[in-house]
Amino acid sequence: MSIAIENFVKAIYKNGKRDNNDTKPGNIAKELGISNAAATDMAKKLAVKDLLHYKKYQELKLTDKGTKMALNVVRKHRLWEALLFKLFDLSLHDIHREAELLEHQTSDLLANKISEYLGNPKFDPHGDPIPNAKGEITTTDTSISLSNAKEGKTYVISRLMSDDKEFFDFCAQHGLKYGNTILVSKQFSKNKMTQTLINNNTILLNKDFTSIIYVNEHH
Amino acid sequence: MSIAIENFVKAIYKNGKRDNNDTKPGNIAKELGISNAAATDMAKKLAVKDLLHYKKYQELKLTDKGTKMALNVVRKHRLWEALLFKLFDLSLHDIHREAELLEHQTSDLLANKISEYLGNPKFDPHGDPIPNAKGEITTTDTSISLSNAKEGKTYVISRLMSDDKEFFDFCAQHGLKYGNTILVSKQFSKNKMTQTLINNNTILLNKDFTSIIYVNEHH
DNA sequence: AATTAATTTTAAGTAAACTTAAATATTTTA
DNA sequence: TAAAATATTTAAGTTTACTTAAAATTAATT
Repeated sequence: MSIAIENFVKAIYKNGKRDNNDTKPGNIAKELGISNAAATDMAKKLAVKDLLHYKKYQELKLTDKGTKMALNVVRKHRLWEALLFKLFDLSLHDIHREAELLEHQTSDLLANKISEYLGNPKFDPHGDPIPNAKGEITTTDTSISLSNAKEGKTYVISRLMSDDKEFFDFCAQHGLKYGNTILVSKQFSKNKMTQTLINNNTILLNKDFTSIIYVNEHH
Repeated sequence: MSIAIENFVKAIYKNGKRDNNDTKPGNIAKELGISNAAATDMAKKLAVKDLLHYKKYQELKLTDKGTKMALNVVRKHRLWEALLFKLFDLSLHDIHREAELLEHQTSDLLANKISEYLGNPKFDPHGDPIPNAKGEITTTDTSISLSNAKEGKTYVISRLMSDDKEFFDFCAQHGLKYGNTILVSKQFSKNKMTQTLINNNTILLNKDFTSIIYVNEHH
């Protein structure tokens, strides 16, 4: 299967996992940087290949086969991130960018070798779970999105769920790093803004960011 | 530049380095598993991009720009081979196959990180030189092709210059491994057959094989 | 609920990287 | 060196993964 197909299936999988859960062609198109028309075209094509269910104007839903493919790509992506993170001094953003390419050129054999070398890790440096060779995911992730965090509570950042350079630059700048502790000082439920305290600095995060930053309660 | 272009330029580079030195479209096409027509097409296209010189019915000659690109791809290929060889328990053939894909999805930054991690090696597990970031190659390779070896002399295998699975399987089976010692017991100059002694086993190699097995004199 | 706005789909078209078949040129060899 | 064999080129066509523009449908808003 082609890189375009792998990326398409992966985008649906990831979008389906998010808050909004919008897997209509337009959303996938935006994610992949292609036109809506191209996304519709591809959706029809993949329906024929039994990778997804397609009904006009409806959400795209992966079949079992499509989900399996998405999980396989995600597995390779996260294994590469874990390996590159371990071996080289590169930023999480750089590592993500490399993994984004390598994931499509990696045999199952090599993926297994990488996993074995790393001691079969269950989470990548972003805190995201790494599916195993069968596509199974460890779901003991108790984290919640920062947009659902409670005022006055302290949390530990467990995932920075994004591929966007700007986002990672922003994170690096403000101490929003995997494992760091933050205090949610104020939560504006209406427009989903969140005011947090990190290293004694108060920062305001809008919904775009709070919905992709995941945290665990700090005990 | 696309994968197809990178592979095309690499094939010319490699063919130009070999005995025959035949870089006409047909030969490149054979190497890449595409039709002659496709190779001619591509050659014309790359001439426009100033990657090679094209004249009808003549050999294809890389420009400086083309050579640079080829060396960059070769560098990435060999760095991947060296890294995978070091980290994982995989056959040279498997490693070659993975590197063949990864080489096109590797940023210069990552290539440099791999090189640094490995201690900036000058040769890969095949014994082939690894160009540095500037495209310079260490040419202190004193090895000769087995077809030019002398009767009665002992040699150390320094390169197995191939991408072919069958060849590597044959090598593995007969102890033709990087670093192993062999005795050339008889050399048939006419048809270029070579009779060698490896681990007390006599084997006969034809020209196809002796021209791609490189050796250094054993002292 | 009706109109406007936004999205999705259809239709038509493009570029890259191929293919096969036929025409043309070059090599080989008898 | 002329004929036969081989290789290269041209021409026409295919597939994949897009594009833009217009038509159809759904969603939002007042």
